[in-house]
Amino acid sequence: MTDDGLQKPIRMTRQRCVILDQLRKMKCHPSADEVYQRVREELPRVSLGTIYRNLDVLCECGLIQRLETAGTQRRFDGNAGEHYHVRCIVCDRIDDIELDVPDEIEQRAREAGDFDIVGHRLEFVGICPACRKARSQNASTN
Amino acid sequence: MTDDGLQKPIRMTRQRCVILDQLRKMKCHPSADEVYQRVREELPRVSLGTIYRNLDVLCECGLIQRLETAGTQRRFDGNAGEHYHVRCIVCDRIDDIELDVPDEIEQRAREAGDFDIVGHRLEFVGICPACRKARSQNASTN
DNA sequence: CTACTTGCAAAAAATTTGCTGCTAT
DNA sequence: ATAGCAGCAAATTTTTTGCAAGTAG
Repeated sequence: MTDDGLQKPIRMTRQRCVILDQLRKMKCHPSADEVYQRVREELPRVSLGTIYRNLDVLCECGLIQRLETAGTQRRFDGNAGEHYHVRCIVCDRIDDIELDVPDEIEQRAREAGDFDIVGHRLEFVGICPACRKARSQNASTN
Repeated sequence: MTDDGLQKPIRMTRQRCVILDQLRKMKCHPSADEVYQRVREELPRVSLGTIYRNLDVLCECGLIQRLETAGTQRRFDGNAGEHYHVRCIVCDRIDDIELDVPDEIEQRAREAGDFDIVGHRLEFVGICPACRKARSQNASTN
């Protein structure tokens, strides 16, 4: 039998604590390397390998989330709760967004395909306030 | 002014044709390397660099799409039209799914945040028929 | 013609891994 | 005590790039 849902306890090492802490503190959605830079300030001797390994572990036990990103780098999210994201198409900044989507949508997906649907991921794309401003200034100078 | 929406014409080279063709033929959502393998059957001398460059070009002019994937590899979609995806959490296969989502959802995102929302991306996660079967066989032997 | 594209090979970027000594439980 | 973890460094994997020669329009 597979052990879906049962997460085996993980050892809370200093490194894991700091990684988790930093990730939760960062409101952005950092790459492994950005996490590394932060953690290094507290633990100068951590290795990038440790960061990667632990980000994986933390994802697996559900304490953090891996983001789906189009770029070549993975990004992580310290907020493990269910929520959605908005991505700025100009600067690639990603914000959280609070929104309720009826579960009915998964029901419809069930009917539309032949998968056993267990969840969904929704991301909005748009232009963030900063880029909007830059853009309108740009337009007026044209 | 930015030239959003205006796509400059691209040269239709043999390579681009074949890449586009193969991508459209493949119903799965292949990585650059998988595209490379396919294209190689027709054009044994193409280079992987060419594949990457052209997948980028084709994305930019809107003929194909880049998928958002959590893995370490990018994936591409020969279907440039608006549609959604279902991803199998077991084997990572990605299928298209036909589903209408009311535009109202973007309106709600507009209200919930401060971005200018221009679109959204919705992905379902679930278990594909093949993996479901494998899994139930597995369960019965336990 | 000539600006854009290709193949090739080398570089860069991102992630993973083997190993030996350390540490949380 | 000991299974699991860290640090380090080297290897892999994935993507990008410089350049000289080829080609579509």
